[in-house]
Amino acid sequence: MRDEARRNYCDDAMNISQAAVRSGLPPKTIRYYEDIGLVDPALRRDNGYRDYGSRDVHLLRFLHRARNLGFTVADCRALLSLYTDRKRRSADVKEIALNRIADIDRKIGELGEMRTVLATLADKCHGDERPDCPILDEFAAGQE
Amino acid sequence: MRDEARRNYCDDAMNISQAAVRSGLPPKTIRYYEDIGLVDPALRRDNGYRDYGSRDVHLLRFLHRARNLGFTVADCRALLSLYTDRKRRSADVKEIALNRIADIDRKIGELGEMRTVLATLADKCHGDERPDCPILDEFAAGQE
DNA sequence: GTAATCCTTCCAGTAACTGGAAGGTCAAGC
DNA sequence: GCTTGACCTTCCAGTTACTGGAAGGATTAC
Repeated sequence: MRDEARRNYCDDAMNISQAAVRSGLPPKTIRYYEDIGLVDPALRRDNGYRDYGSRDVHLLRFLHRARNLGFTVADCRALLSLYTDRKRRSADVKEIALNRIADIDRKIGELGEMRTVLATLADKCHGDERPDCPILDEFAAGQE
Repeated sequence: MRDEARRNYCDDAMNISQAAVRSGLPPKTIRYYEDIGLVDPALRRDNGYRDYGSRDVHLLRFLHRARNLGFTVADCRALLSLYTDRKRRSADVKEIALNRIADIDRKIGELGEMRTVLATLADKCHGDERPDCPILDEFAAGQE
């Protein structure tokens, strides 16, 4: 029985770059997550290489997607603990998601306001060689 | 003629905490912006305190608004340099504004996608005491 | 055998602040 | 006049979430 078979006996064992490809996270980031304790330290082979199984990749992919959805690492920590907690309340997870949605709505609202201002100004600006510019005039004026 | 009157003779002179209140930026951030050369070094009173006038507050307020709306410090630098350049072409300013509008549209699009995913998941989640949770199920599933 | 490509650790740097220590200044109250 | 507390200054360190690079060992391909 080979060494890696002993460690991750039910499935494909792989080293960090394979886990990176499968999870979508760069190797550096995987090590970083281990460093900060976001994931448990990986098993090691005799040569010191980290050894990942599909369950590890599972979690890493989970993290990759959550981060892509704008959850902070702290959010991910909370989500993971709920994820691995067999007694978790789905209400707790929902609350985290709803908070994120509220954040997103606020940001979208702010961006929409800025867009309106900029679009209005850009529309009024003749955009030629002359220095007169309603955009900058607006920045200078209307302040308090 | 008083000292601060000599420096900011047309209007109210103020120290950094007043400028902070009026611009919305914390004093630390104002000093930081001075440090990195985003704004010119503030005038100093005889006691070494920074001395701000309403024109400075104008600029700081502008920075506050722009940063809040997702413009990077580098963006702000470009906008400010056009703002203070008497020979600028209004076309240059307009181009920056149009680029920012495109950025904003992209960001709004991304946030909208995130929101859709999260809202769908949160909606499906019953959010009660039971551990079943479509949000976590979704994170866990669809792998590979 | 050796070159390329992994892997490891550690140290530094990024953006854009933010907090804290150490010390000088100022305005108010007694 | 003196103290107290709230300012102000500078500088150094820490934050978030990585990312890059150097130094050195292991594996693989030819």
